[in-house]
Amino acid sequence: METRQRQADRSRETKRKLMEATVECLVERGWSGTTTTEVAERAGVSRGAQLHHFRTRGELVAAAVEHVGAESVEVLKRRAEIAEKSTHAVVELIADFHASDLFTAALELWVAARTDPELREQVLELQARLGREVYGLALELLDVDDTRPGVKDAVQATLDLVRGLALANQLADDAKRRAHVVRYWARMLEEQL
Amino acid sequence: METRQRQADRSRETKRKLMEATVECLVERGWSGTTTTEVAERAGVSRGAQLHHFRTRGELVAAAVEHVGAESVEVLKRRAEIAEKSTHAVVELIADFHASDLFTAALELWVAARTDPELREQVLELQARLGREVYGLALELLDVDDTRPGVKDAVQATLDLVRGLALANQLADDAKRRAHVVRYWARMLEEQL
DNA sequence: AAACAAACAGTCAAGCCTGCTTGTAAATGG
DNA sequence: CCATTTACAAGCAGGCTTGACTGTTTGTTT
Repeated sequence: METRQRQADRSRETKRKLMEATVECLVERGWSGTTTTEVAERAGVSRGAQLHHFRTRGELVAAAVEHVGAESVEVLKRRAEIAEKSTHAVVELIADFHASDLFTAALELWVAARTDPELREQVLELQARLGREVYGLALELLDVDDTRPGVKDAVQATLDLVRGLALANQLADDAKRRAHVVRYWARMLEEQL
Repeated sequence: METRQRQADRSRETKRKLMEATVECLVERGWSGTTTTEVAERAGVSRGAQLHHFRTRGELVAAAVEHVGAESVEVLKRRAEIAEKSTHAVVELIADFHASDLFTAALELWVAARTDPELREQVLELQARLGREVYGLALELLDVDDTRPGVKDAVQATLDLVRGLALANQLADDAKRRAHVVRYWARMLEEQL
């Protein structure tokens, strides 16, 4: 019984290492720098082992996409639990989340998916799922009801805004300006809700 | 005199074709799909001619970056001239501009530049220049003065928002939702300014 | 313990991308 | 009118990436 588990665990662990290496690679080297060889090396796994678990590059990336999604939601929820519940704190939380490495990896996938049919399907699905989840979480954190007129627009605009801020933060460190805009937006939002 | 011009013209035309093919390729195939071979073929130019004008891939892309920048500003200004001057119309104009192919090409460069040191320098410079230009144009179009408190934040937030909207529009057609958010924000902005 | 399956290591061939080199025609300048 | 320069064509070499293939170890089942 135990031995049976041991192999399954080892297998899962290798897969996890490969997926995390993929994400790490996406962040550090970008989409085109994320080669199977590079990922295998980073994961400390042989090409053979990699190919055993993920037959093609596409499969590996698909798994990594899922991994990013699952991790994203989990991280955000965890942070939300310990966060202050003021409008400003919540907007800041969501904005900071979008400035993390996880968003960077997601952005790489997002952009790559635009011109990669196979990836596109997966990322579209992930986007929809993740989008809903984040939207719901935002509603919950802001403690508002989106059946009230205007609330839906306000929350959606907020999410679009933080995505735009995150984009501007990719090339240069934009934390200061971001904090400023977030403060402005939070005041704005508070009046609305 | 005429003959002297002929060669220079031909040269410039070939360069232009190569740069436009690069942008077109960025939009259709993305950064990693934008290979020198592909660009040369699209431009209807031999590899030799391409290499004659742009010794390296980096040089070609650098030129394309400039091309994107110049074209972006020009296009936006041209559209602005014939546009209505209401807050909603202006926000819509800027949002639509960010949903164009030009933005898609810029986004490809932007994301690629994050992990490409050489490209990074160029795109950072372009970003700063283009950012200022668009900001100035937004001020002008909205007919506001950014020395007045709050105006700067409002305009910056607007630009961040449209960038976020543009991002969401990359994978799936988001025009309907975008229009909705734009309308919402335009109302909001009008009160602010 | 023996047969079978899964995990893993290492190497190989095919394909693609980039930049270089050789070759040709046209244009410019003296 | 000729020498030189410029614009362009075409093919080639080296390097990298991907997926496949072969062999070995570890685990599972009976």
